Amino acid sequence: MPKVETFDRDIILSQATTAFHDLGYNATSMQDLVDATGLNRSSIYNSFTSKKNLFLECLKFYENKNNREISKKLLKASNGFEAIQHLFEFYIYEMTKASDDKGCLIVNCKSEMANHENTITNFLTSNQQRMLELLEDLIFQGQQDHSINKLQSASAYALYIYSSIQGFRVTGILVTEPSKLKSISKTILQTLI
Amino acid sequence: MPKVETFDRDIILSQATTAFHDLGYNATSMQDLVDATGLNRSSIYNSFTSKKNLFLECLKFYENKNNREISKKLLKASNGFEAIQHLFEFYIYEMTKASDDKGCLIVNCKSEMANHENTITNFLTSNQQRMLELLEDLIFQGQQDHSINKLQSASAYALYIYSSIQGFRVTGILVTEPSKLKSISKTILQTLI
DNA sequence: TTAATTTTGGAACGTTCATTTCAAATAAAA
DNA sequence: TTTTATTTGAAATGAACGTTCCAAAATTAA
Repeated sequence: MPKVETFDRDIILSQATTAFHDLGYNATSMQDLVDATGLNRSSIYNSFTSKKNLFLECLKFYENKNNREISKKLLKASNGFEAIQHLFEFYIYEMTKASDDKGCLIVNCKSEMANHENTITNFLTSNQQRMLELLEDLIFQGQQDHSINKLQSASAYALYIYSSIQGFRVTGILVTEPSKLKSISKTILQTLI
Repeated sequence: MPKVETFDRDIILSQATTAFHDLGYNATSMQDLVDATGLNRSSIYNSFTSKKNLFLECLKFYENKNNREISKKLLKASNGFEAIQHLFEFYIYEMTKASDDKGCLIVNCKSEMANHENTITNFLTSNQQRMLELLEDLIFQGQQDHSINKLQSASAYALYIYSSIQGFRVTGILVTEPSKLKSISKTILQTLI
């Protein structure tokens, strides 16, 4: 019977994700990924088919990891507005924990290669869809519990928050002072109350 | 005496900028730039030193072109708030004039290569500085003429609008419906009145 | 222990990369 | 027309790219 895969797939994905996150897709070479994972070239190709496919799996890995952490944060919210607030606190935490922020892997990927590769564009589109649905749910909930105003529809606010988050993550690449990040977050959220 | 440069530098820069804008820095090859400009390889190196330096000149070219068009738009504003509003109208026009938006060259560049190359990071930092100063001026003016509220300082609002614009440009890569873009813009601006 | 199946290591694949080289063509001032 | 400086064309540079190949090592069920 077969020799079984010896490495921990999640650890490898985590290491590859770090490499892609540091340099972006195009600037990350296969040699960088070999170095980052400690795996042999052929093992990478055996297990992940190609650089492009490995990147796609890293995107999914990154999304899942973020989703899990966000879910934990959201449990602490006592109303819709607080949920959105916790979301921004999560991003601020992510952005300030390293001295030089690399931005969001998914936002960076959209900037670098949306509409170039179909598989990547498909991922980005469905990621956007999932994000918008989550936000709309939270905002709708907030409008029900009166923590968020009803000046605009939940879907309109969801799109606004989604766009704001992307800008927030890009801004954080060169603006690192926590006070400034908190100020931006506060202003974004002001609209909802 | 010397043979003089025969090509129009601005046309060449415009063509190279389009190439870089379409594919991003790393995915654009020197061959792509030769094809886009119609110039010979050695002429490009003679006149622009290196791919990196050509890209830097393209960034400046792109910034200047945008600044000129924005200035024209701003002249039509009768108060501070309208100026910011015209700014967003300019971006919506930019985003919807092509069927598939490539985003903002400068925002994309920040995502792809901030904190990788010093010369690029320096450009991005001073571009951010210039943008923030412009926005702060417009908002301060709006607060003087009572078209913008004083709930927060002009510099805090400038940072918020700056971050919002970046998000707006990233969002426009996959969200193309003008109605949605107008809705986002409207919500962003709502904060100021 | 043997047989079956997979992962490994490391070299090699052909391509493409940014950049350089240099002789030939060019054009304006002398 | 000659001189001088520059651009141009086309080929060549060596390094790096993503990917493939295959024999050797590894592992587990039989």
